[in-house]
Amino acid sequence: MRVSREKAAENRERIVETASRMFREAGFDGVGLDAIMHAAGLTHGGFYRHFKSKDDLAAEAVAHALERGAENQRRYTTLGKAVSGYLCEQHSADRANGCAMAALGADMARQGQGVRRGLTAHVRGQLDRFVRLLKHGSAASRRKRAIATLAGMVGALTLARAVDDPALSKEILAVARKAFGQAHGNC
Amino acid sequence: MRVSREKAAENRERIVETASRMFREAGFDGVGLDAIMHAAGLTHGGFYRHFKSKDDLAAEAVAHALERGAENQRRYTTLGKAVSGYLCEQHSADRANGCAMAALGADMARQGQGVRRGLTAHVRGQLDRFVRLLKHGSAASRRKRAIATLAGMVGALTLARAVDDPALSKEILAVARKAFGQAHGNC
DNA sequence: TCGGTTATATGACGATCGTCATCCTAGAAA
DNA sequence: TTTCTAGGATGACGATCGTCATATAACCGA
Repeated sequence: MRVSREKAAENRERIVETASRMFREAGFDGVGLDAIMHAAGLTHGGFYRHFKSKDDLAAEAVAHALERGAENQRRYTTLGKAVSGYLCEQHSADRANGCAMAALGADMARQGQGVRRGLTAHVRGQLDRFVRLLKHGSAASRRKRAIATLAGMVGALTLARAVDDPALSKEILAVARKAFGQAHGNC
Repeated sequence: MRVSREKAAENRERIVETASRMFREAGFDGVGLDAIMHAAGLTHGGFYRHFKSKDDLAAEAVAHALERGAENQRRYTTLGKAVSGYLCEQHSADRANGCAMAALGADMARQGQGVRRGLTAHVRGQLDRFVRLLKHGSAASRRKRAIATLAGMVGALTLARAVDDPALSKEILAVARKAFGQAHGNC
């Protein structure tokens, strides 16, 4: 049955948002289109009226997740707060609503052009933002520290989530919070 | 047709090694058992004489890959060399034969107990090794730097692989090489 | 109001997935 | 040598995958 134009746009948006969460939770290959559509309150049939393919949806879902992550980051006024907010245990526990780089990291490199382009733009944006938040040093020095900080954040969150022992996971988060939020922010 | 006991053990080992490469290349869900068995020169039927399930093979394959990575790391006599060897472009380009943490990072957190236990033990071993390679500072300080270094390495390699632009990828590797191989090693 | 358009539902397709039953065969044990 | 056993090949199972054809129904423009 057909729905109104705005309802259709709303449905499409809900599909993207649902897919964005489910991809982060289960990986690109870990969830099927019917599960996504069903979770969005629809059946699988109407999918191809909205998207060209699963890859197409993946690209939109990743872009959506990354944009949400960027919005979240913009709330922080210092690099230290940004790092602390990123490397908290709540973020580590909630993979589905957190950073897509940490949730899908290695999977991204295997995805199509659409997904990877979106990620690349987001990385550039995050680096630029970190450079702006850094106070001291030359532009080149600040960019280097921005790259090291971003790499440390993604790596620490990935390791903290992958590790089986909660104590080690917490230790990684706490140490990285200090190392990348303070040391790099000041020196 | 049946084969000798040693031939069977050799076949089993080849399955693990092949799976270890293919999992790193395509992800746990990106490759099927028949493709693995075929790549190992066998048919898919004999699989369950060797392994209880795909998860079981995944745990062995990850353990094998991590052990290979640890062997590789042991060749380096300083932390700086270890970091440089890890964050080189050759390693970044050869996902199938490289570090399993960077190749399967986010996927690990979604896997069963067998996979995650092996990873946790490997992380512990790598941290201990880094602590040993660090010369200055207290034991607590060295452990903190070891954690930050490992996180930076994994994050940088993950980002360098995921990013679509070769120039940005190279920049991430080069900057992280210096940041985590020199600054942390000395201060 | 009426006809064209379009979002969704239903259902099916070929392919592939993990798993298993069965048979064959040859090594290992007697 | 004979018997037992186990590794591998063959083939099939139910489920699920991405994709698409078709039908339905209601919004939208005329």
